[in-house]
Amino acid sequence: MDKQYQHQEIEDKIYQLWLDSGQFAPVNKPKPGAKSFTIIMPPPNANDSLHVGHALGITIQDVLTRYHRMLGDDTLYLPSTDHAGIETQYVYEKNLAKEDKSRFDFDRQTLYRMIWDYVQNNSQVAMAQTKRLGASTDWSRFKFTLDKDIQDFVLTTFEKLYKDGLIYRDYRLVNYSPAAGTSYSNLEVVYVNRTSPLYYVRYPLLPLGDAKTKDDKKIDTSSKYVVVATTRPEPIFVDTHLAVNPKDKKNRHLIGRQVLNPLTDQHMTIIGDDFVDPKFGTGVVKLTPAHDHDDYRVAKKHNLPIVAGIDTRGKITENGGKYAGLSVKKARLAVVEDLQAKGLIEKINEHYQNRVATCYKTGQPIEPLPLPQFFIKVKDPKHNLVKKALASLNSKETKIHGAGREKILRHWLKNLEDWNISRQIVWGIKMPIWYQVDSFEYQINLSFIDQKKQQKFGLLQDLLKKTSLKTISKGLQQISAGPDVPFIISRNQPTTTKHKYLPETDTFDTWFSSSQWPVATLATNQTTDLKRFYPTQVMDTSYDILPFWVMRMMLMCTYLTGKSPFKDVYLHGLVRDAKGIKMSKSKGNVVNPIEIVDHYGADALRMAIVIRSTAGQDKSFGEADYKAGRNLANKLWNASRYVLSQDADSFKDNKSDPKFTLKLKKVVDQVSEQLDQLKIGQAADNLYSHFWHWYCDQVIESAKQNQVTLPQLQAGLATFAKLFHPFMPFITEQIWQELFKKKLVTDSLLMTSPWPKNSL
RNA sequence: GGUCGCAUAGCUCAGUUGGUUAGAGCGCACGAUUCACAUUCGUGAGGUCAAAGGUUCAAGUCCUUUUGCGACCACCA
Repeated sequence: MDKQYQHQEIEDKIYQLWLDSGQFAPVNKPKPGAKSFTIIMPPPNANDSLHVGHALGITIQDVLTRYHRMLGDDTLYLPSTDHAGIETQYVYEKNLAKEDKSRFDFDRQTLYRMIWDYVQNNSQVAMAQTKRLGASTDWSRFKFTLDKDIQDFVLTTFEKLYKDGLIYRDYRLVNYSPAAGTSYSNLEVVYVNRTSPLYYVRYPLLPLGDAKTKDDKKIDTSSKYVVVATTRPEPIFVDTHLAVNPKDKKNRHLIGRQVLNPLTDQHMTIIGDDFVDPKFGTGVVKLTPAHDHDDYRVAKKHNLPIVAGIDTRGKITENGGKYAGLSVKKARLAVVEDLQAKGLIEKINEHYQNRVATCYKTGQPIEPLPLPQFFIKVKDPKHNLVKKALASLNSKETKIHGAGREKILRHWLKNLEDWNISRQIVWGIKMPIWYQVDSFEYQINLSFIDQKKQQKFGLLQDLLKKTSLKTISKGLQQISAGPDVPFIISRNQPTTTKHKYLPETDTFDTWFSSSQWPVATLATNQTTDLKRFYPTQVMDTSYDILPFWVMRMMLMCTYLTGKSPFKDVYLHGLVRDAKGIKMSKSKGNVVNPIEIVDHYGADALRMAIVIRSTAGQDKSFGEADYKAGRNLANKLWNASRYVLSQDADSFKDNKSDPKFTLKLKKVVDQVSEQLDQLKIGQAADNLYSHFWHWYCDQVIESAKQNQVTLPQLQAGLATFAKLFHPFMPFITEQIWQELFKKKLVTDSLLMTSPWPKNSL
């Protein structure tokens, strides 16, 4: 054995030894009565290589997996990668932009194929990195979120939801870019500070009818106008209501009164809602439900009409009367001019600073538009998904570990709204929806790539005048069918000749497929896996995706199986650098875990990452911590080197230490208990101190003073090798192989040797 | 504005249902070492556990208030 531990020469060899043993996979015939222990790896995004955050998760998961494998549980650690819909497409489009191309240059199939190839490469990299970290994952059960069988599983779930009446189609305001001809997710919207004119518009106030309350009599009725400050006067013609805050002393008397629409002279009622900020502008707002997210919510709450004034091309709709067909920009000028002519503009603040939503790509304004989207009912009376998730928290069927996060989860669940699962991107699982085209050509907007590779878009009935449905279908990019267009659910093109169909181009929200992950990965593996490994034991993930992922897994998996998908949710913290600053590419403080592995060894990294870590709490570490990990590895190495070099002769005068066995057992009990309770950081810390400051500093030293026997020393080493193995698998396995060679232990592989709890 | 956290040694952080003298790593000071390991060993300095009040035989730990920091959600017409 070398004087210093050389991880470079050992890690790959040891990983291969484990792979060759085939023991990462759960044993074919588990012992009767063996409990199952399952961890499904949260799939890392397959659009980039792993960062230290992944290393933290993988270490925690692998520590628990290795511990339970040694306990003799029927253990499965299932690896995977995620297509990460919007994020991946975003990353990929950035790369396209470098070549002066965009997604609009390609039809769906071509674009999908290109992203697929890109992701496959990254997925391979992520898997190789996972191996370098020592993850004892069963590679034969690996799953990618866009594998054919996973896609089929997700579609089956959608069909089941539809049959159970939990799927519906409804309008939702989406971020639509008329310039690009598509809608965007919130991630793709860039808010830009701009100076735009703030118009103070006068709404003629109708005289009071008969005063009904005492208060009404006191009100000064001499004011002729209600003034509203707005940056967006152009859709005023579709406005039907104004709003004030009922707590606003200055304006609350206006609630229930009527004004004239300054453009159409229609009567508008003033309503009360506390979303209005009395201190802003005049304290009175106009409601444009079809084109503003707040107004939309308020309109829904008060059952107000939602009238579209702007269409997907960014033009004023027919509802706009004389303004119909004008672009938003031109309409604004025209509207302001008309209002000024009527004397209904009190003043204009030309220097108003506001935040404008723009398209990240074109820089053009985003228009919130109501478009039909698919939703999952989360509080259906018959299948109340939220209620079941809350029930499993109440009954402790699922426990949340991590600094008060259970309260946050409950808060999210209670306030959860129906889940919009439509995404207007290519990179994902395509929704199995087909729209009936015939008789509804006038309600279908779409864009496609024609035979000359040119992008065309517009209303289907217009497009059909020049292009065949077949050509449109072939080059289809994005479709938007009106709410009345009939649709059928089918995985393939409908074969019926009765109607003609075009497919929905939306894909499922990434989280819709990942919400089924624990069930989907097991159900699409070996036939008995779901029964054998579900519910899983531990779900480890970082706390920032608690609502997006963990909560939705609880909703969907419970819906699919009747059982909550995991017993314990371990929420690890975010990884920060040595100065406590959050890692990000822009700050340049991102650490590539593989560089640490190269330099200090995987064991050193794993130890540095988990020691003294706590669920739900962020952790920062740097060079000093890696060094400490490496030093520990070296300490283990040299203690082993010493013990292995001793022979019975030199120990023939040694007396047995009567307290040794008891103390060792105490360490085993403590570490076991801490691991059982998922106190991984404490277990590591505990192990570190006892090994270094008790076994090395005291036991080995007193052995030199003839106070400890050689068998005691050897038993201590073998036991610590076992205890350290979940944390530092490579070096401990290597030490074990030396012990095995000297016939000091009987198991040929430390990884599958029994945990010392029962063997002392 | 709403919700949830955090505050312990110079730095980064542990501290189990409240229970001896509050711990670790790094850093610091002094010393040692051909005998497993200088990626080592020994000795030591360093803490009114954010502040105030309360419960208790006993509080870093439980309760209340205050201060500072952070995260998430909502909002910016």
